[in-house]
Amino acid sequence: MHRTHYVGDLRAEHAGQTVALAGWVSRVREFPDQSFVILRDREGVAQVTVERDNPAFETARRLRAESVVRVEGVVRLRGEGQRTSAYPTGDVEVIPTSVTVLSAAQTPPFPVENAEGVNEDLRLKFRYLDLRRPEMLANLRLRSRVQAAITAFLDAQGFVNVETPMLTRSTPEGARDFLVPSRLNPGEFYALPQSPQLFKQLLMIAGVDRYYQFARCFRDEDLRADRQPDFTQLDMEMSFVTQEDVLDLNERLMRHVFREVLGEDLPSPFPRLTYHDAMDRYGSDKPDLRFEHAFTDVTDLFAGSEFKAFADAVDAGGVVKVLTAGELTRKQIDELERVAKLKGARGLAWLRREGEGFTGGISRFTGAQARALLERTGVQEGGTLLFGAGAWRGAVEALGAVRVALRDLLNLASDGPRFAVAWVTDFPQLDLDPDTNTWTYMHHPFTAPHPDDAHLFGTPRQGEIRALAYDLVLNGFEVGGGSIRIFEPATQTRMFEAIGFTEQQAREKFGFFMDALTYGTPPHGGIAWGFDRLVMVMAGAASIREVIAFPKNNRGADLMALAPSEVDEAQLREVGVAVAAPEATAD
RNA sequence: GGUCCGGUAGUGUAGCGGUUAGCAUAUCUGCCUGUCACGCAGAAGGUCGCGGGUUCAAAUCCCGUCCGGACCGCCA
Repeated sequence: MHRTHYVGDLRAEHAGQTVALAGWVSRVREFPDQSFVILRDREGVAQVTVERDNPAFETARRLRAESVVRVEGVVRLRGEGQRTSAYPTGDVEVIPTSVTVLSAAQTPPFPVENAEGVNEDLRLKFRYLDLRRPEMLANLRLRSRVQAAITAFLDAQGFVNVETPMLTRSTPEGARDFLVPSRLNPGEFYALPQSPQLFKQLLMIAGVDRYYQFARCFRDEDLRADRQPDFTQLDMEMSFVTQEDVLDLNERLMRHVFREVLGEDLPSPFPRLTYHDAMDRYGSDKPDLRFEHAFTDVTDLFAGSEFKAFADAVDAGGVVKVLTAGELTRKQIDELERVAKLKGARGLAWLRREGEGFTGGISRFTGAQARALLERTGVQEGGTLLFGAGAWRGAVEALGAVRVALRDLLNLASDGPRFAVAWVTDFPQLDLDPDTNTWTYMHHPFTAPHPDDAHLFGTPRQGEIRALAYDLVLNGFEVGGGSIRIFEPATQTRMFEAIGFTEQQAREKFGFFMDALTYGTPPHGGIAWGFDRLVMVMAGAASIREVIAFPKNNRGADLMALAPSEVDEAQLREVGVAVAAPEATAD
């Protein structure tokens, strides 16, 4: 046996015991009459003390950081004044009878235990060293515990874990597919699943009743701090349920997970917002509710007002919204304006409260509204009003981006609760693409419309149809999204028609699924959690990469394994693929 | 596809037109009676991402390019 104890588990109670330890050398402190070797494993660190007369003395003093060693010896209580509370094993030390180097390490490319501030590409290239850091290991273990808590809860609730294929036909979540050529069927391709959407619905048709899976999903889109090309969803689906049933079960699951893993109590029930209210008040369908800063509507104040830009916006049926902030520097306002413009706003109008009036920004034009603005916003002396004006969606989205930027600028979230969870409900069924002026689905094409609104399909008012769709929002991240599904073939057909799919196109893409609906389909619905994102928020990490063992960078490259890579010509021939544009050769 | 920020010893950083390219840490050597991020002394370590341009002179200014990060578009 290599070892009897984890290094980090040694305590005063082990004093006098003979132990065998194995781990990595953290550091060696060398003195004329003894050397202190700090040994590390996944549970922590402990000190091995080697006196000059110890046969292992010479071996110990030659140890290098990150080498793997095995130590046999006796645990000894440290003398008075030699104990430390700097680490949990600080009351004891191990006096070795033997020290064996199992694997010598080169000098690591970055300081393994203090990689704070090391370039992330270097950490990713040597990910196995990066993962030796206690913080990274803690993230992996957190993730594992979240997964275990979910599994235990869903298993107890009668959910059946079913795996679905990785090589499949693409199911439309609207993203680009990763394609896999088929050697046995030249010229044909599998797609990696963007989600197991159709499969889980088919499992309901099959009578599984309650399904879940930690599903690997693949989407070939540009990446962000909270997006990877391959990622993990907690995917689940339930039969004979209403939206309330799904929300209730997921609330209980989420509360269970936070209680079990973090000891945090989430509210019961979760706050709820409709899509419209979330957008109207916070300018986002995934508002960060750790802080308030909701918008104030001042549309009525600016109808026919002196300030032309706002008056015109109101005339055109738009809105004027105000975000009330504290005192801001000109530089901060400029930064916020940059954010607003990024989201398509023409600018960011602002006012600073001074006494019973306003200065700066657009104050020359707002004399008539000053009193009402003061009353409605309650802005403090020196505080700032930030305006969003124009067509509703564009105006609130721009101001919503400003709200988030303000959070980051002033650290607004740090005063609030550690976790703010909420449901966003009543999403629109359909969304008008302004570029092509065509309708598309907001969630996905299998989402059931609200029964009260379904009659609007095919009418000019079909944009008003509410979907039985819901998102789970945590600290401004969408950590889950789902819906009650269409289970009637006729409704499915109307939905396809509404988004411009002909019968033929629908059959071609989803024929097997539309057939399945005709063989006895239970009403059903479900949800998928963005599992990596959830763990990221729980870990307090700034990037999803911090909670994924071997992540890709924001170009989709694995810097350690060097994927993606070119492949042999022979491999391409075998799968019947020719590369159209071999790399642009240097001139 | 676009915008912004960054790239200087192994690592982290300073320098922003003339420096022997500085500092910290890691590495190596020596010293040090119990340290705990030990300390002290010394040594070695740099194609200043790459290419081009401006200039008497470029790490520094300009252009291009590569790489990394954040964001917009895109993506639930």
